[in-house]
Amino acid sequence: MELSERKRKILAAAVDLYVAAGEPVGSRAICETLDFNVSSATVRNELNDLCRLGLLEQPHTSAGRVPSQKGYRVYIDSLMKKHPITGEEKRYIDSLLLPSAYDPDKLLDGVARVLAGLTRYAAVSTTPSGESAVVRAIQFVQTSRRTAMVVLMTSAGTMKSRVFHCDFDITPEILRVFFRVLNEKLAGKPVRSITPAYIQSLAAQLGEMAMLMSSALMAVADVAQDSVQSEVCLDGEINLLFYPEFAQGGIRRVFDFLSRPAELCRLLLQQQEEEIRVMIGDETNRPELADSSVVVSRYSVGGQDAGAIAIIGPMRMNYAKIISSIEYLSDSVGRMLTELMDME
Amino acid sequence: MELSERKRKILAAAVDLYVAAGEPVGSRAICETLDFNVSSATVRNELNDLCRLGLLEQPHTSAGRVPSQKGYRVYIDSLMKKHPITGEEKRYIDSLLLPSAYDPDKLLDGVARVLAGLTRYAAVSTTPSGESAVVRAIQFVQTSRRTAMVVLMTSAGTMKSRVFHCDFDITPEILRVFFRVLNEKLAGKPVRSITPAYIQSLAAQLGEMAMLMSSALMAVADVAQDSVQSEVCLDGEINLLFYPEFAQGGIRRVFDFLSRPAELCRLLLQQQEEEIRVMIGDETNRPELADSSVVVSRYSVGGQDAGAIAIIGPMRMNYAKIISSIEYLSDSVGRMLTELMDME
DNA sequence: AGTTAGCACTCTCATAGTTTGAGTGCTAAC
DNA sequence: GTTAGCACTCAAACTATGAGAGTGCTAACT
Repeated sequence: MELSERKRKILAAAVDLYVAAGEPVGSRAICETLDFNVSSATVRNELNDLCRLGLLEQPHTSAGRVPSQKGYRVYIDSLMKKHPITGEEKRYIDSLLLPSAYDPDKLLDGVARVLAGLTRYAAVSTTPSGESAVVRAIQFVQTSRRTAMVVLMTSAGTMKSRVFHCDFDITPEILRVFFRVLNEKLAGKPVRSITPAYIQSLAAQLGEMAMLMSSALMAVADVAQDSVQSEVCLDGEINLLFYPEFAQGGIRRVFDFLSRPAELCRLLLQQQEEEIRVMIGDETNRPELADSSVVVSRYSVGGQDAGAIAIIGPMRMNYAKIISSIEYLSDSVGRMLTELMDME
Repeated sequence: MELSERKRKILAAAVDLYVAAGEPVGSRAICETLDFNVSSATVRNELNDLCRLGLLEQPHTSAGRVPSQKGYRVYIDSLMKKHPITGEEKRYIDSLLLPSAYDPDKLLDGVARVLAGLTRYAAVSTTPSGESAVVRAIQFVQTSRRTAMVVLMTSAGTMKSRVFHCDFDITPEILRVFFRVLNEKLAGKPVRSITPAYIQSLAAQLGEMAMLMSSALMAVADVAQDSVQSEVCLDGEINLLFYPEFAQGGIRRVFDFLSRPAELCRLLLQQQEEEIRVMIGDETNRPELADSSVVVSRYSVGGQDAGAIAIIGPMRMNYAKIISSIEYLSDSVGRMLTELMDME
């Protein structure tokens, strides 16, 4: 599909105008923004061709043109001008993120909030995955006479804790035993291998001691499960209300989708290759998002792919701006997490 | 304001019908639901009186009646029939809550989610307040070569942690010193008195050692601040979209209000006396909620008032059902937290 | 061959008039 | 005090009607 330079410019102008105003664009309006002089009739002829190519659509015979899904695709792949964010914006973003940079879960939650505020769309982020992480250490802390907290640290920098209850008084001595036994058995093991089933087999090995430790063991299994699973943070759903394309009807299906964390997670984690990916309408492969677009960016911690952040909005989005925002944010979060992990 | 028994029954029927259908109710419809026989004309006469008393309103001359704010007030205070929840519902609620009952923050988050799902309105909860709590213990856990985690436990059962970074290698020995010094200085102190200023003065006392501990001290100040402040959990805002009274216009103001956690917190915590409180329209004293109602219930931990959970929805709510749901949930959460605290 | 001016045509949106039906208030009879 | 009956009111649903934006097509022009 070879487009003449003129067609390319006209398509770009059509998309830009439509994204800015939200209304079908006519030949006159395009004429005025072009950097060469042709009459509206000429533009009309070109628009006609672009329609036949499936890059633009007409809501009805006598209306202006609207970019089709395919049109947006071409626009994003080869017509869009970059829209780099300024140093000031960068500093602003960092200042919002920094206060929660001490905890991966809180940070990613903050990222979703910042991204939503920045773009005025719905933002999603996943906490760093512990899929390929191994156990770095397991610590025990007494929290009251009969309760203690187990803290599991992983090589991916995640840190999860859980409180458990024993039906006997806990002593430092007992916690030392817990610490020794569990670190001996589990340190270096892939976190995802610490399943309830595995814990059960471990209990069998421990014989008599398993009785004493049963609640601690269960807490470890829980906390391991927490560490493996990426959590999904969502923010800014409300923003979607303000876009006319979602007004009233369509929004319900989108919210429906957003309320299912598992599917949301799948959407974000499905692609591992590229750093940034734009999925337009159908390309998301979710019927609920047929009228929406998703911009996903992966982030990595310590050089290793760890999670994703994304924007979900109407198909009519300012892609250029969003891409640069999300690009910077995923860089930032990766940087901060790598630092937090303190890898050496 | 003495209402005849008949007027009371008619008002109750009008509110019930309006809540159920959402449309102004006519004299005929009321006639059919009454448990005594009168003609619609008689009912019309009574409705006229109720209108003059300000308990009902007419959207326009030839329309049915709609309860006024005052009408709802009378209904809730003396006409409403209780709507107790079944044992099955109770079991269902508990089963949803139990998985997150190991952590106060997670539990209250779960409460908001469950309440929103149950009622189909927006639900808010605050985490247990640490306002009057004292420091029970401060623990340190090494998380990597140069990072450690501080865990602050309070008498209110809250437990907050934060990771901090040192620019020297951390040894068990050092952590033991941190533990000894800080517990000595802070154990039994009101958490709210551990301000950054206080930490500064503490550092002064510690002399040379303060250098070594500076990042640990800052982390303690942070974590104390976290422990004092109630967090606000919000869920189910989306539900509000489905009520015609909010469709399109009014919803923005409500969402606006909901997006300000500080004000939300104030709304929930302002009343300490009664266990359950219903605020209708203006009674909330927030212009954004002029068309909404709020049902708040306090919960207590270990016999002491600790926080609140609430429902926010349109004025036309099924108050009876909501009140019993929220009543049971605040009981449950109090019970679970008291158990979690392991007070003896 | 590509470009342009001109014009008839199409379709939406906004406005105003019309109809319908639910529901009232009033009156007169019971 | 209650009820049947009836005229009256008002919103919501429908139906013209016209204006305006924008197109497609044709014929003339470079």
